[in-house]
Amino acid sequence: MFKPCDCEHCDFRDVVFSTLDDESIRELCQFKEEHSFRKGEIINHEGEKITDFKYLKHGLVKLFRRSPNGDEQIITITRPFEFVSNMSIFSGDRYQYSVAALEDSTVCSVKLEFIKNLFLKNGGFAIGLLTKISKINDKIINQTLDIRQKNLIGRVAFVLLYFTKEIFNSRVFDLPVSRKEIADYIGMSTANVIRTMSDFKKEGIIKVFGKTIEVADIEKLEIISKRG
Amino acid sequence: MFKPCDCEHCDFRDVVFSTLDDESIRELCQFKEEHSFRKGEIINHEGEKITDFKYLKHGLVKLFRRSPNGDEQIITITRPFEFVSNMSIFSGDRYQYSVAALEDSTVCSVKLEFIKNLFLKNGGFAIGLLTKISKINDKIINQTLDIRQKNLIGRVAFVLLYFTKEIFNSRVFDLPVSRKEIADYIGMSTANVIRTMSDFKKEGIIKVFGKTIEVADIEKLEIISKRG
DNA sequence: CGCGGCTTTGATGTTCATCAAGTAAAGTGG
DNA sequence: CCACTTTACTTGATGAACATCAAAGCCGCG
Repeated sequence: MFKPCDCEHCDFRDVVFSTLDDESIRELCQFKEEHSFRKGEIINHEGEKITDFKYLKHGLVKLFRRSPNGDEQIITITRPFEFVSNMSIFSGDRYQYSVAALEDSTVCSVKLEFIKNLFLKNGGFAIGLLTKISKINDKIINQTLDIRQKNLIGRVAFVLLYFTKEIFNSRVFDLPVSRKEIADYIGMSTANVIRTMSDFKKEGIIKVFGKTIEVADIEKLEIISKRG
Repeated sequence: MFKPCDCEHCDFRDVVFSTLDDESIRELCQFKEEHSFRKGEIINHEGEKITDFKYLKHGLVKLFRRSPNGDEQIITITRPFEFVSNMSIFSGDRYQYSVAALEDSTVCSVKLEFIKNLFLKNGGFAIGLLTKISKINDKIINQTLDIRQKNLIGRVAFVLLYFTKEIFNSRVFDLPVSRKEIADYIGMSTANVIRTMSDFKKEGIIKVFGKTIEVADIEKLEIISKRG
């Protein structure tokens, strides 16, 4: 699973490693591993011991946990650069949440110890990483609160807009999740998610071809999401 | 609003400043200010510019935001040492959330620049603070997900248990929030929060004397909260 | 080609918000 | 300190929103 050392030109360098000089980057490169995950595979498992600092280089993942009742709750769905490892890496020694690949993904991982040593040597790096993690957390909390305050159709509209604008940046896309996963994301029943999407389809707001979705009337979707 | 310099023996020192030597602590002490807030006063206001790193030394606060529709959403209610400033201080230059005192509270504040300089000088401090912030965020996210997955009576039971166990550590306490605030916290209507509490009262699970609550049957409350 | 999982739709009942109207409590100004 | 005003609390009745259940269609995969 190793790859030639190309960290110096990695896109991720600008995201959290911008304060590292070339020497540190080369050192990082020796310690890092790159792993590929197929769609559906688990990247981190809730409860497992944390040994590495991981970041998504390519792909799409969902962050989720199992609720006390055993059903899945999706915390967020995210692309590279928005997602730095699993937040819980600094709060305890075990993962609080699971991460799974929704599309084929590649993940870079570095021993957590190495990152902590960088902290000691390079305060600028520490500030950068703290900023990044804070932003991600704020985004998750805001998203959760936004969803909570909407009704069913508002929530479905929100998810469709999220895929359109944040994830795919396109009005046509292949849904990377099942209907049930959407339900787990927005805290609704699967049947009602499907029903609402059928309604949107009947009203001409979206077009559905199997897993492929086309957002036909994005303005109306925005209105529904806001008013929801 | 200044106080004599006693930072060396402050309880908070163990929480995030444990890695600072006495000299840094004395320096911190010169820069810090201590402010008192009466019950009901706003400590931080959503949207305001962030200049200070603040931590709650004494009291009880709520962290909240105004939803797009204008109604209040309470993110969490917390005591000192669990709450380090407002999380958003590192993610942007303006507060994402407001903080208000639920009881008379005292807050210490230090210029954010001073903290950032400490980061550069002291990596251990950086790790410590990052750990603390991560834990707080994880707690908030977990709490939010826990609440989401419960029904009305489960949520009310959860809040009562939260006050009993986490906030007051006592089965008898004065509710520091209005019924409406509980509703804003758990995402329910005020009328139904009141109704549910009346039901608990009728069933002998709690006793209510004005603002004072006594949890009479904590086991039953636990069961309701879990099953909810 | 048949089995199992995901999806769809309808029917039904529960849960919960909303509205309304009344009561208690807490400020407020004279 | 009392009358007045306002805000918080309470309860019931009603309807809307949503979950659940059930049955059937679809699709991929062995």
